[in-house]
Amino acid sequence: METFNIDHSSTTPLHAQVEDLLRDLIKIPEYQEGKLLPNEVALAKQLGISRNTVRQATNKLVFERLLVRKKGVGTTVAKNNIITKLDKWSSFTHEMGEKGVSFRNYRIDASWVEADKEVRQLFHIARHTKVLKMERLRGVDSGPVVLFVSYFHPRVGLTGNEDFTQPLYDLLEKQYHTVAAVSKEGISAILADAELSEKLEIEVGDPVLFRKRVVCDPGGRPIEYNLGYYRADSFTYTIEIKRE
Amino acid sequence: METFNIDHSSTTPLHAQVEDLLRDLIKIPEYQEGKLLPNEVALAKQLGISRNTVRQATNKLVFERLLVRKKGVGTTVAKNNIITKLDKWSSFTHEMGEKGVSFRNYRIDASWVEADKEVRQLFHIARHTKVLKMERLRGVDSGPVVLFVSYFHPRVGLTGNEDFTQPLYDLLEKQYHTVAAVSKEGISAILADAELSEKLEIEVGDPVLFRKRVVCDPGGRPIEYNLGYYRADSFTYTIEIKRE
DNA sequence: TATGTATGAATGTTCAGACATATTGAGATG
DNA sequence: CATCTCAATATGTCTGAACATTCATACATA
Repeated sequence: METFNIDHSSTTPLHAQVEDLLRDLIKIPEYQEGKLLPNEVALAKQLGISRNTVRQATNKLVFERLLVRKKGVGTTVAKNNIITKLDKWSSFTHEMGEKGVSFRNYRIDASWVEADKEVRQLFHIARHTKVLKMERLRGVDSGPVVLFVSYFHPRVGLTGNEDFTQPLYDLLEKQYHTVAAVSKEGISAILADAELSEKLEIEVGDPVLFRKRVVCDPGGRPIEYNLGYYRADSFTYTIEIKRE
Repeated sequence: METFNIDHSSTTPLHAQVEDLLRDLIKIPEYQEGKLLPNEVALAKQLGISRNTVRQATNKLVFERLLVRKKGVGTTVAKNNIITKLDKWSSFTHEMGEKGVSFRNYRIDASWVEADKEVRQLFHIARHTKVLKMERLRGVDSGPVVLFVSYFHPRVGLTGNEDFTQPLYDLLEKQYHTVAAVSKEGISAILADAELSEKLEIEVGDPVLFRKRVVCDPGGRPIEYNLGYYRADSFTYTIEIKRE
C-alpha cells in the first residue's frame, strides 16, 4: 500500500497537493494498465481531507482527459495516455539524447505577430489576432540541423517570456496544463532559399526536409502549428507507426 | 436586469443548466466587452441554488478558457474568445487531398535479385540469397508522382506473379496470411539523379522526398523493405497520429 | 503629493454530510 | 440453466456554511 501525505500547514492549497500526488500516481505502470485508482472516499479519509477537495483535484485531471471516471465503478487513467503518444512523434529528440548527441538550441526568438491566413484558419481565430511566434534553431556542435517555427494558439496562454530551453511539451503540461495529444503532420521536400541556407548553414538549392505539424490537445483543439526545416544531409526523420 | 430560471424538477443537473445559461450569457456583447458577470453569491441566490453549484458550472467554462475569474474582482469573458466551437478535427489542408483514390500504376516490374548488403542486414539473410524486388511507378493523369521500390522477405512466399494491382497489404493478408503490423520509417529529402529524373519526369536536381520503410509482422519479423521517392512538387506525405 | 491603511466585495479554499444514480456481482427464484 | 432481485460500492449532485485571500477604492497620514 502506498503512503501519501498532505501538508496541511503548507501555503499550497490542498487540492493542488492532491493534484500533484495524482499526477505522480498515474505514472505508475499498474494504473497505466487500467487499475482503479484509490476511490475518492478512501483517499479523502487517508489524506485526512474532505472528499470534495479530492474531487476538486480529480476534476482537473478529468478535464484534461488524463483520468476517466465511471459512476459505480471507479476512476482510471485514460487509456492511450499521452506519454506513449508523445514518444511516437518526439522520438527524434529522444533518439538524439540516447545516442549521446547533445542537441542544443542555437537561437530562440519569440515575438507576437499577426496571424496569417493559414494560421488563422487552423486556429479558427479572427483577422488581426496576434499569436506568439517562436523560432528555434537547433543543432549539434558541428552546426545547426533544424529550424523550427512555431505558432501558438492564444488560448494556451503563453506570454513569450517563458524558459524555452526546457522541453516544450513539459513546459506546456506543467505550467499551462495544456496536454499535447494529437499531431497531424505533412512532410515534404523543398530546396533551401536564401534565408534557410543562411540559417542552416547550407547552400542555396540544397535539399531540405520540410515538415508541418499541428499539435492538438486531447479535445482536438489546436495548440501549436509547427514548421520544421531539416537539413537533409544530417537528419532523417524517423517514425514508427503501429497498425490496429 | 435579466431574469434567469432553473428547473429544479428537471433531470438535467442544475450545474448543467447553469452552464447552458452562462454559455448564452457570454454571447451578449456587454459581457464580450469585459463587463463583469453576475457574481457567484448573487447568482446562486437569484437562482435559488447553492454557490458551489454555480461554481461547478463556471469551473467548466473557466477550464475551457471561455471565462476568466479574478479573485477580489469578478468573472469576465476571456478575450480572444472562441465562440465558434471547434469541431472534431481542424481543417488541415490536405495538399495531397484525396489524390490517392485516382492514383494509378504506371508500370510494375517484379524480378528476383540478389539482396544487397542493406537488405541482407535488415532481413537477416545470407549472402547470395535472392529476394523479390518490385518497382511500382504510380501517379495521376498528369504524370507520375512516386516511385516505390520494394523488397520482400523470402519467408512471405511471394512468387512475383501475383496481381499487384490490388492493395498490397490486402494481398499479403488474404493470400499469404502475413499481417503487416508495424512499420518503421525514415524520411529524408534528396535531389533527383538521372534515373529518378527520368522516371518521375522531373529535372535533375529537383527536390525529392525519400522515404524508407520497414514493414514487420506482429512478431516484429520484417516482411517488406520499401523505398519511396516522391516528387516534392506534387506530393506531401501526411501522417496523422491520434488517440484511440 | 505620496504613501500607508481600513473596508467592502469578490473569488478561493475547505469542510461534513445527504441523497441520487450507475455498475457489478452474489444470491434467490423460476 | 437463465433470469430477476438486491445489496455493496463507487461516482454524481447538491447543500450551507465558514474562513482566507486578493483587489479596488476611499480615506487618513506624512
